[in-house]
Amino acid sequence: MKAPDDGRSWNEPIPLYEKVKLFVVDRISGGSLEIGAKLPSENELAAQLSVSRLTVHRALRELASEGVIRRVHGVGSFVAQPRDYASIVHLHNIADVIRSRGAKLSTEVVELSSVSAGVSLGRMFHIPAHAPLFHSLVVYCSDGLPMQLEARYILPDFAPDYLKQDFRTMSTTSYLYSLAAPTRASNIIEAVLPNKREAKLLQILPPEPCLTVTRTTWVQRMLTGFSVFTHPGSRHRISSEQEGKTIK
Amino acid sequence: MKAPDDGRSWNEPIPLYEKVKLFVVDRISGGSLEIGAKLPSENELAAQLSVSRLTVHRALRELASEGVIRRVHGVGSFVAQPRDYASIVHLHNIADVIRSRGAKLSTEVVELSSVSAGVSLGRMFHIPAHAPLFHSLVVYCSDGLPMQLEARYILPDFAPDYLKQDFRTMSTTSYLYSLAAPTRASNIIEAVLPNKREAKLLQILPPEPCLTVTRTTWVQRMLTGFSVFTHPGSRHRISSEQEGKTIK
DNA sequence: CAGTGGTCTAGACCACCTT
DNA sequence: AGGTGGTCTAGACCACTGC
Repeated sequence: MKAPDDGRSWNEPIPLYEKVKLFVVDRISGGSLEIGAKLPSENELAAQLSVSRLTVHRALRELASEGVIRRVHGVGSFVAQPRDYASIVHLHNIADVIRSRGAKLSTEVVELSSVSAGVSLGRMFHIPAHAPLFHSLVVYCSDGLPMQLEARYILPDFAPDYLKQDFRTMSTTSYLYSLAAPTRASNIIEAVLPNKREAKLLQILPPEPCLTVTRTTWVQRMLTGFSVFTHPGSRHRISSEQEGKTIK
Repeated sequence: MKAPDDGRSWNEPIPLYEKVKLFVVDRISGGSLEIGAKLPSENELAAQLSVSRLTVHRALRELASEGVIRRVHGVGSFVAQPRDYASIVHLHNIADVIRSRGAKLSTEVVELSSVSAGVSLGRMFHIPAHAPLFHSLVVYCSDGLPMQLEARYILPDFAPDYLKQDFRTMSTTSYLYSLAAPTRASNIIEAVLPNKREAKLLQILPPEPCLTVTRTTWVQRMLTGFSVFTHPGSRHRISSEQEGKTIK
């Protein structure tokens, strides 16, 4: 099959079912498949892309579990309504979320520097406490309103040129993904009260709670990044969808 | 293959890959597979259960994405460390989470009654505003400390005997699942400040933020339940794990 | 009924280790 | 080298829908 180029910069082969997913997602974001439109059947897609039906099935099953499409047994697959809220699987890529809603994205890089790891981060990254870590602090605004305060700690070995980037033009997320997509990620979601500095950067009044996502990412066995995303509770929610017989 | 009985009370056939998952999960929770222990290989499991390798593969792939096991290419599959926090896929079943940590579960049924749907809930459930809905308000405590305030609105047609149950002995979740497992669920996670009543029921001081999960469940096309789970921010977190090449 | 998605098999090739 | 998981195919049967 002819696969759309997904822009990934490394050289790993992309599995066929991933290409099928990209094929469908491209047609949705490209507009040739409207919201609610019926997708070609599994058999049609398989024939069209010269791929086995099981491969198409896996691709569509995963898209359904991600909430991109909706499948009805005996009927067909349909393009789902886009999410009102950040999906759990995209919760770290706020820039895309803001843009996809048609809002104006603005970015303020508050800090971008090298810091000492310290004891706890050092232990986490398996480096000495005095070893350097790259640190960034960025605020993302939607139509001028702060939506996310993003604090990142990045392993210098993984992104040696991190401090030289201009994160106003390319988000930290996009840059890090252009180096290598994580192979594992862990997220912890909490409700917290912001401290004064956070409240100021997010332009909220102190009694307002915040939703934080603490995200740790690995590439293979290497812990590459540790990030904390802080969102104003009044402006940001996280959604997750489950479908299928497997719901627990 | 011989499948463990999963206690479901309805008559739907359980897919083979689900039985394989149950087979593995049973052996983990039963103790015959310790944390970190190596699972039989896909081929061994397939032979042992008289099932094709692909079926085993799908079962193990889903268990890995749920964080139950950890797979290493070229090496094998291993029982994962249990979660410190409620997993996103289990976030509505707090009773199981509390018990699985070895804490003492206590339950207080604050309300259990029939109420008028009202305009917004009526529209959501596709019933008239004056039609009845069953409502419950339950507090779940871990070692005496409130961990979740659970407000539920249930479609009477789906659970006609809901008001007759004793939810101190069987959790609302378990009871509803015994009627039918949902085929679709939607969750929205937010950080909010509790009102006075919520703060009192959860035994927290008002400036403490709460994590709420608003969950809507469907069985086939029928919206069967709308629930709001409120957790003290200081006592409860939600985690999610992602693994594989698909991480976005 | 025809078409759809849901599941399952047997067999195959490959890339990746040494929890 | 051998075993592991990751992927893919061709073909099959089934249950569900009439969007």
